[in-house]
Amino acid sequence: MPELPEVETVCRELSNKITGLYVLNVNILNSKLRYDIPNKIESILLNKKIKMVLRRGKNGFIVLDAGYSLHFHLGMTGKFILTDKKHVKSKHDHLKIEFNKKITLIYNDVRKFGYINLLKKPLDIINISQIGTEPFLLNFFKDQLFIKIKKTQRALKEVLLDQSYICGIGNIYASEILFESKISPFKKTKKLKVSEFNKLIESIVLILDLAIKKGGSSIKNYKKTNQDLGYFQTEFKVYNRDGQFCYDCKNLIIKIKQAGRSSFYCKQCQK
DNA sequence: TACGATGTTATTCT
DNA sequence: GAGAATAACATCGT
Repeated sequence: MPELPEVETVCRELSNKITGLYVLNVNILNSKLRYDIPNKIESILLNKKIKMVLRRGKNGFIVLDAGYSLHFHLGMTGKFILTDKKHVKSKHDHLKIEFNKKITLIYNDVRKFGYINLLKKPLDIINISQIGTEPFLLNFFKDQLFIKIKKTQRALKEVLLDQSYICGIGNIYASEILFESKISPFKKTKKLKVSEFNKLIESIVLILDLAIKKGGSSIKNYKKTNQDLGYFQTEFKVYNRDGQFCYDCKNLIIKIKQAGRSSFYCKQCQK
């Protein structure tokens, strides 16, 4: 479920509900994720206060006292569940943190591609793995990004998925953004005109912003009911719509493979 | 029943 | 070094 808008939604909700709380109990239920959950968090987090929750790209950070942060990535299927009732353990639970005010936080991850790690210094947040520009700061870093994408031979769709250029865009929103900007997923970034590049940046901000507004509700819903509703899917214009009519030109949406991943686009609208 | 596909990304290859 | 393929895992649809 998680691209930037979903991670943002999760972080906002966590921020609203656990900021200011104290950790009373930590239980690693299944440490096996992309990286093992470090055992020491069971003792280190005890009695620490949650100061804030931040997002960078698709990464989240639960910031605690004494410079510690829990860095999490949701992978493909990672979910947080917040409850004020007794939690009934379910199949793919990995971590349980109990706070004061009877609040319990569970991390659940079916495919185990996500991870939870402990950072010891605040600055570690900034230094995570050569991460690229935040989409909502693109207007400030446009010029350097333009120079950077001129240096690669790769197709735009692949570059959008590469977190070291721009962070936070995943496979669904990449297709949506390309449709919005009317650029073909095959277009080499090297050949992008300034006008196309500007339109692309505009579309990135527009789509992600809209998704945060729309996506939030479905995820909240999910958390309360604990049923997997997935994305707010009704808004997609091309993703998963192969064989259906383009909303703009009525031609058929096509599905193709790029770098092992599906791309959806309209051949007529996107050049 | 079996196989391919699924929102991600680190690692291994050419 | 760049770019492409692969692997990690569980579930669902064809």
